[in-house]
Amino acid sequence: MAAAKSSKDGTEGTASDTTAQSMDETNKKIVTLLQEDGRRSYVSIGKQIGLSEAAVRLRVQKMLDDGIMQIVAVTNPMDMGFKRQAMVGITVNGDIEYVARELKEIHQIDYVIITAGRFDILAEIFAEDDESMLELVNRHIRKIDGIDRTELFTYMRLESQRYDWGVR
Amino acid sequence: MAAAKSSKDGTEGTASDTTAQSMDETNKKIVTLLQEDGRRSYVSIGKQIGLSEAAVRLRVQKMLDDGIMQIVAVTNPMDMGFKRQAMVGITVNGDIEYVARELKEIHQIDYVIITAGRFDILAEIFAEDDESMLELVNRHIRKIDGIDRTELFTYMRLESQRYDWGVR
DNA sequence: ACTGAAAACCAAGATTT
DNA sequence: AAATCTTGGTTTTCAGT
Repeated sequence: MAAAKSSKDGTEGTASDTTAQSMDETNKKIVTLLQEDGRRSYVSIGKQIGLSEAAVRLRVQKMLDDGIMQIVAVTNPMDMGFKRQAMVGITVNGDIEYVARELKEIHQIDYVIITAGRFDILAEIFAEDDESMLELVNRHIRKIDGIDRTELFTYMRLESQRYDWGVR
Repeated sequence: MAAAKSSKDGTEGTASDTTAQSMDETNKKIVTLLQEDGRRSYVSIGKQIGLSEAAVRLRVQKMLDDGIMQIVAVTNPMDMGFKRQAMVGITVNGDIEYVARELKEIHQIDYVIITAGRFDILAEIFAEDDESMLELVNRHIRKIDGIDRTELFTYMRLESQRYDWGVR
């Protein structure tokens, strides 16, 4: 999941945080265009939305600095040699935030969310093969203090992944 | 989830697909650098890995064309005005692939995976507010033919989202 | 808005496999 | 022979004033 996050390495505010003020209509348009092509030139963006190159550049720079937007390369983990992926549903009997922080430190976890519902936490994990996935779950994740139960949802097929929500 | 996918709009192969041949060590290095900064210049990448600017540019272009990599802007949905996000666990009594295809068409769903485990499908959804999320789940998702049950995991906090797996 | 500097682009030609 | 890389020259974009 997680097509969607901004801050480089975690610790997002709660759902009730104030939404970023700087997200006016112009910035949304810019983001939209960069969602299609992250390397699109400032000139061409400016032309499209009727703004000077410099104005676009400053806005983009500010959004990057503020951590509101990132421009990154994304690939299919499969293509990068990670043959297994899964979602782990976790129930906690101790401190949820502590567990979440610990999970965040594990390299093979790219996505951690605290949820309401049957699970306290959902985490997306990936591994080279079954063996390494088992080790990850059994030796690392389940060793974290305060974890009650884990439930694994192995990915069989990633059917769709979209970065352009709000666009289409 | 889903920090990770390549093809622009879905339909990925199964987990057993052959992994992309063109992903040699050089390309991996390039991807790694672009995962940190998607607008990094070809010159600087080339310098880093000992290749000419043109060579890097051609490789990047090829990876983009082949759909192995995308360079995109990513933002926190919260900043874009979507105050609610959730994972939906879905069990199907009919054709799983059909349901997955239908889900893929819904704009407010950015991520659909077919899984093994208690749920047949996991989908990440987002909405402006509670009302629109309720409508999405109740009027759209649950109306799809073949869906048995749905279970909602509302996001309380996105703890971490990483795009640089394989790096650190 | 202007300008020098940097980056991207393109077309051959060279090199590798 | 096909694919990949380099080089040199040109155009476009960038970044700072």
